[in-house]
Amino acid sequence: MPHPHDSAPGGAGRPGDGRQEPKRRSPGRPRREDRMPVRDEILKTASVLFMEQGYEAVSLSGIAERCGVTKASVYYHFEGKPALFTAAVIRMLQLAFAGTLRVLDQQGKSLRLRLLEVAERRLARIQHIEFEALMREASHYLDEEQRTAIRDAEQELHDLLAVHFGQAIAVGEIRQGNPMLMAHSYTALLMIGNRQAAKSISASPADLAAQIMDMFWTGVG
Amino acid sequence: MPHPHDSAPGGAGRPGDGRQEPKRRSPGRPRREDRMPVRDEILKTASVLFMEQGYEAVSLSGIAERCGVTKASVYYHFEGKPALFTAAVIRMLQLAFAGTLRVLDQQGKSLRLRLLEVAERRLARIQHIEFEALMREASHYLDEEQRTAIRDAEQELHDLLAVHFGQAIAVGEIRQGNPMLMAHSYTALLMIGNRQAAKSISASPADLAAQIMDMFWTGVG
Amino acid sequence: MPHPHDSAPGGAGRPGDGRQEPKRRSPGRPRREDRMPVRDEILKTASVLFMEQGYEAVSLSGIAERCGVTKASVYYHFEGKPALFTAAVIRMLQLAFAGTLRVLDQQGKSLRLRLLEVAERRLARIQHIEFEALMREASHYLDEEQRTAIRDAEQELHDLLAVHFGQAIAVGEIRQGNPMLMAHSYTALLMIGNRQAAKSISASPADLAAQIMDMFWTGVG
Amino acid sequence: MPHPHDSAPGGAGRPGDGRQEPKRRSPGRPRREDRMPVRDEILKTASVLFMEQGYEAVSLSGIAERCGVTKASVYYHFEGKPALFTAAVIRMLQLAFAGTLRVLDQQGKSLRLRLLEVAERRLARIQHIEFEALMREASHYLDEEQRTAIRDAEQELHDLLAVHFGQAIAVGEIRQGNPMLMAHSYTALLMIGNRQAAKSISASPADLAAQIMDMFWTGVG
DNA sequence: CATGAATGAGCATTCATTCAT
DNA sequence: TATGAATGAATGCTCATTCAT
Repeated sequence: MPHPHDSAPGGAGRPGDGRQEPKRRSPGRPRREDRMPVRDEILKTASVLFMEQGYEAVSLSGIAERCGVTKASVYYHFEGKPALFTAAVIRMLQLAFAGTLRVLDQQGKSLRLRLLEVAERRLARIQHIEFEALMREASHYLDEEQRTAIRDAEQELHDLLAVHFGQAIAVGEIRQGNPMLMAHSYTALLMIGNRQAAKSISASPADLAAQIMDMFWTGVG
Repeated sequence: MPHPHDSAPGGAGRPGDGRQEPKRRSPGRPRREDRMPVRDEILKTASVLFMEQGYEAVSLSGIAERCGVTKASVYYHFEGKPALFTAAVIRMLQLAFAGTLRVLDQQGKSLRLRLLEVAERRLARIQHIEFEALMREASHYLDEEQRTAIRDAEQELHDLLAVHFGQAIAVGEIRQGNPMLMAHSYTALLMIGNRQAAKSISASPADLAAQIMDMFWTGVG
Repeated sequence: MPHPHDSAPGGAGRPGDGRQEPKRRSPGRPRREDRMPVRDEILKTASVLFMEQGYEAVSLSGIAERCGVTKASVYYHFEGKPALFTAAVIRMLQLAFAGTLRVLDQQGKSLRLRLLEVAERRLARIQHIEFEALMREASHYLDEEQRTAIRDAEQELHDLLAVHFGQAIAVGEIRQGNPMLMAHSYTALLMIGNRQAAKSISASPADLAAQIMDMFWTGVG
Repeated sequence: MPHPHDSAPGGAGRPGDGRQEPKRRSPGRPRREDRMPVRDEILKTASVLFMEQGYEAVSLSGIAERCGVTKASVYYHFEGKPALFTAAVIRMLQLAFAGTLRVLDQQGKSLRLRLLEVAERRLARIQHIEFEALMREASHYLDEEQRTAIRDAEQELHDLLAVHFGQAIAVGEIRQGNPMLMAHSYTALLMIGNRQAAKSISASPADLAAQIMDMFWTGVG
């Protein structure tokens, strides 16, 4: 039985590979409708649900139903719930990585402006569950390999930010300090956008992004 | 109705406990060993577990087992899982409120020093799951009353912080700005302490607290 | 411990003992409120609930709550659910017996008129669950003694009817036939009053009683 | 939704069955022994149990056990207890309808003889619980759709009888009267067969049927 | 590739019952 | 008398997982 389980996402953090909602249709015959390869649809649906509701609250039948396939199909494509979760979260992180990279790599823009743009994009889509909370809940069910695969993918995101903070320090654009702490401070502050109270603080996500960036840049002192 | 279901954790903060080794009991009321009020022990255990693992991942049998009682006993004291969750989370928030209040109300200390002390205390005990994530997961199961009860308890904590930020602004101790945003920024930054990566940033929680306060006070600019 | 459990209602069918909603208050001091002796209140409440909902569907806590006492109190007065059920059903049957007796014993009225009056009274109060269905559900939980106690009490009701049918046959008021079958036919026809469809057959209970008596008296032929 | 939940018992009346001795199975689809469609077996078993014991007294594990499957299998085939109950009762009513129809539609036989045959058939198999009692108990758990589905199926049975009574009135075979009341009177009288006391009234079911038909036809007057 | 049918383990909840006070 | 606090057993239901087809 040729089971295509990528039982562990192997070289996880290969970033910058382009998003996947292609709807690319073969010129010849679109027979199989245009449904994007089932595996990808499952992955995408799973990403959304896991981010929205956490690990336990999402059932495989729920995912299957939303994709119009059966639970057994999900099992054909993924080894089990932990494996699917792992793949889904990593997919999400890679997408976020790619998006962040694109913005941060823009030339001729100050770091502050670029960070503001990243903030605006993230706050625009409700990002739901805090990553650390998600991992704490799920980690019971994941094996070591899966845990590190996810951790690595997430680390890369913070590494990316840290690199840019490091460069900004080098050219004197920001003050001296630990670039990794800056990266975590930045993403921690963005979490405010998930809070219900955020709505009472500022009207639009864009406005909130501006205020948060202000806090991040100048502090309270 | 002579049932003690009341989801208000009454006089919380009972210190000096010591876990009991589980020992099967026969039905009927046991001969009142040393064991302190069971209800409180359940509440305390539930608080810890819910904070560590989220809503769904915690089972009532798990809680009961840890307390050395049966599931049915838990149901005697609490109306159900949602009610227990509500009581447990509120207990936690009230404890946090009381502790924070005690520190912030100290006279003759600068706001910055007092905030640092709060930060040190919070980072000392792993505080586990981010509040917003917890609520998002649980809110499906809670009724409106329960949701608002929790939200209110949490709001009080931020209100407390905001009041002190407001006062500090009034006396020129910190810059102008939205006190509530400051409060949320402060607690958001403290969440870094929950992250695994925090360990690679700084050796001790106290050190981390200092670094975070630095970020909070002066920003990166 | 002087436990007053009449674990089996002994001489069950002692009929004609007068109903019990006395509200009799001692002239001296009404201290204990006027609540009729708790045991009786439990019994009365249980009767109603068992008749309305059957055996399993009624919980002892439900009964206790309605009486404003605790479950444990119910256990003080009755040995357990089966015993309470037995007592409650027998009480009901005795009441029905007494009422039926009073009507049937009227002098100078034709049997038909007296039966009509019985029918009207029974159809007036929704009589709820069919007796045989109730017994079938409950009999799993009752011991032999309880079962026969109930059966006997019910038998007495049919005996009473049969006696009157026998007398009517003797004096030529009705045709020859098996009086006991007549009794069962009569009560079986009254069951139509419990059916939802009864409402579409006739407007008032009194009208239905008349139509049923007509069927009973003349048949369809 | 590829799940076969549909609470309509499709082509009922599958004859020739033979109970299977329970034998634990390993997960996955078993190798299609002789065993006839499981869904039907569940339905049949459920019908019997519900009729015998009522709604609450029957547990899904009980049903599963008798069918040699697990509770989870029952849930695969039926949405839940209410749905299974609905399907089972409707199945029963449809069977009864078909049987009754077959007898009543015979040509060249007097109504009385045909009704007698129906009575004999029904009294032959213990029919257990009175329908109205069953519904009263269960209706708490059923939704509106389920309730009306059952009510409709039952109504059809009485409609069938009423039609024949109507025709008999038209040709002067029986006296004038409300055909629907006649139908209900007829089925109410048949309920005597369920009573324990029935045994003391007549030796055989056939004899009882005859006596009841006599009552129904000529009344007591 | 895909699925229909099944399982076993676990969970929230309810209930009758018990007993020290 | 009455009750507060506890238990054990059962129930309805869900879910991840398996496997023959």
